[in-house]
Amino acid sequence: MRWSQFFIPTTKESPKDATAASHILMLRAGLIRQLAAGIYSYLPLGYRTLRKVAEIVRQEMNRAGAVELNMPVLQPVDLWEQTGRTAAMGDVLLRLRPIHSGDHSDWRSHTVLGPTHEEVVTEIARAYLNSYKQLPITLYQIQVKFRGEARPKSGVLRTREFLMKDAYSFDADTAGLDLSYQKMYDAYCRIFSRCGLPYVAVEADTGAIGGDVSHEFMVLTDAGEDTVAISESGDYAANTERATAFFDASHEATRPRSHTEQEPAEGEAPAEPLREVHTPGAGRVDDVCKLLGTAPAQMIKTLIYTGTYPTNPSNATQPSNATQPSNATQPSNATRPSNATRPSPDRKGGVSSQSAPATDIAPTIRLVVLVRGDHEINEIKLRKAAEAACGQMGLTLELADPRTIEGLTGAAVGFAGPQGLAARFRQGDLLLIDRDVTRMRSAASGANRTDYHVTGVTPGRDFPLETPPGAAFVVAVADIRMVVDGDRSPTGSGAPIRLKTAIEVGHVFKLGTKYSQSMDATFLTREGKPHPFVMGCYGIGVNRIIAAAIESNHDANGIIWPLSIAPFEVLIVALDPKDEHVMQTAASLHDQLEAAGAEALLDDRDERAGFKFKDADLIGIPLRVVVGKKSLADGVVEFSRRRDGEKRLLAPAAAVAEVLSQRTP
RNA sequence: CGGGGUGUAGCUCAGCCUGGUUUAGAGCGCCUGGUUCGGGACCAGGAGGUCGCAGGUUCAAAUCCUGUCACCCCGACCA
Repeated sequence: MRWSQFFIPTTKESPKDATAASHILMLRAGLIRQLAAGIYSYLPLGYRTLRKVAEIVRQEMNRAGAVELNMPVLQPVDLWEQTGRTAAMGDVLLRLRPIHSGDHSDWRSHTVLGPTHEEVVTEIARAYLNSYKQLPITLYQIQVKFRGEARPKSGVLRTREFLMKDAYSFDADTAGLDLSYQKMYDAYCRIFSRCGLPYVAVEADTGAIGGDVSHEFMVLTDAGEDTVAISESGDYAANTERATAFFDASHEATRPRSHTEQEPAEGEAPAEPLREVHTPGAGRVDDVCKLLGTAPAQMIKTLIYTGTYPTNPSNATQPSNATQPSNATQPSNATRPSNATRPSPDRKGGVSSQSAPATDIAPTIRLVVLVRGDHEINEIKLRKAAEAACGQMGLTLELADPRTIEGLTGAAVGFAGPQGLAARFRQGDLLLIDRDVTRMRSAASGANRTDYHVTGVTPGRDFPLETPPGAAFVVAVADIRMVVDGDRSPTGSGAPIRLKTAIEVGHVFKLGTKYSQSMDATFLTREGKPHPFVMGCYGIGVNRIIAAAIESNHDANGIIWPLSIAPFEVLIVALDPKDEHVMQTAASLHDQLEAAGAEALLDDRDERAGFKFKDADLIGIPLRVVVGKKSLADGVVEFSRRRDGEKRLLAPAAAVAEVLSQRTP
């Protein structure tokens, strides 16, 4: 390919608000062009790389035995109702608008742009996979996806339209799923290695997609939006959404000595007595520490949440300002009784009204949450712990408003403490205690009196660690905090955990029967009994691979493509294109390399040398041959690699041989 | 969704606060001619803008006001 006949709109400048290296370089190198927020065109150079990445993915998926198909972008919303994910996806699900608003007879009213394809693929499985003999099978596609991202950012890292490889495995049982999962996991490792990505696989939360086991494939770079916890010895790696720190459960030093929060076991406690201290205006941990002369690790942070159960999972009655479109109103198939397999045709939430018996009693509860002053609450863990504690799924948590807090604690926001609070609990309220808090003695906390704190707070004595017999509220101890840098690996190795930001390029899930059950997708077992498919799903963000590859392969001058995904493998720069000898030699090199199967780009533009070198560095083609008048007079050309820039003078024929040997190591 | 910011030439931006000497500017890029020619050259000339859109105030609006749309940033949210 000749540069002069191709289309590579490079620029010297980039928008000020592009901060991620990959974003800046993709714009400057002419790989992409933004059309709207989170919507990009792939220009010829960028598209070549996109196709190369997709091809690597395809090869490895095929190698792993997966079978490619293509599913529609346009999907009937009815399918999403069957799995309850219209509500779960919320605004992320893009819907078509009817021509006349409110016209339900218009097909557009019932059609969405697919953000993922679990429902569609399960529908296919339901139709055609009837027997255990057809299992296992993994289907995949490489296809555009649409999501109503509230805030696209960082160029191609977070967009409303993107290319994704999504695969779905169908097995007869969980043992089969384990195998299918492992195959995909291994394929992912090969894919990311081949793409030149320094990746790490971490344990992950399953989020709205559901399922139990999940791993994310992460590329460590500051441009990422995720934070992962990785132990220094490498024996533990997890997304901080899920990461947990070492906790020595054998320590029984501070088990509760009293079940009744009102009566501390006197005489038995060597801990200091409670003492109130005037701390005017100090509502934040740091301020209080200064006043009390203590450290955040010696404080108990008391946060009040309100929890709401799903009263109606259809979108009809959602409060307009209910900021949680996520899993809030997802009907929990797990807890639904025997009608689970019946698809719900109704759009008014009739099914779900049967699923939450406690709903009528307490649609809203209050949660008092305790963590150490130097720890932060992990709301994902918190929600799971809360759901476990009250036996209700689909809980929505929000930090309580000041009125609720004052009503519960009798003090202004910032002065809440656990001691004595239990007496103020209502039916259904929760006291959730981070397990690290149970190890504290004589801690400081709010006094439940404005402008006062207390010292000497001791778990078990001053507040209960278990639900007192006959109490209307529930007390639970759990791991509900974010890990912090320096925590120890939960494996017990003692290795310190470090937190790093990362780009998620792939995600694998064990779904189990979540979708097959709710969609009634079954096969017949050897015994002739219907059984729901045991499913897994596996995603790769193709565009993100490109961004991640650039993040981890660039320098001050531009991109340094890994050979495997470079838009071209070799760039021949004709320095004096008007010089016939130079141009002939360069063209001949280019033709020979192409004939040998190499992807060659010939810079035949009539530009100054410096200009062309800058462009060459910017677009980052890994191999380079420079043909110039001077060196050609000596019968040589210059071979170099973008990565190290080391020049070697070679005869043209030798340069061809060198390039060809470099591309097949 | 909450908070903040920005819309002026293909790109990056100045001008706006304090309305009128601004015929709306600069740099980059583009076109023409010339000089250059191994790390984003120089000189001369030139093309290119409904100042996001719609109202309003005013003798007069890129500039002030209102509305609206778009984009960006922080947060919330997020397979």
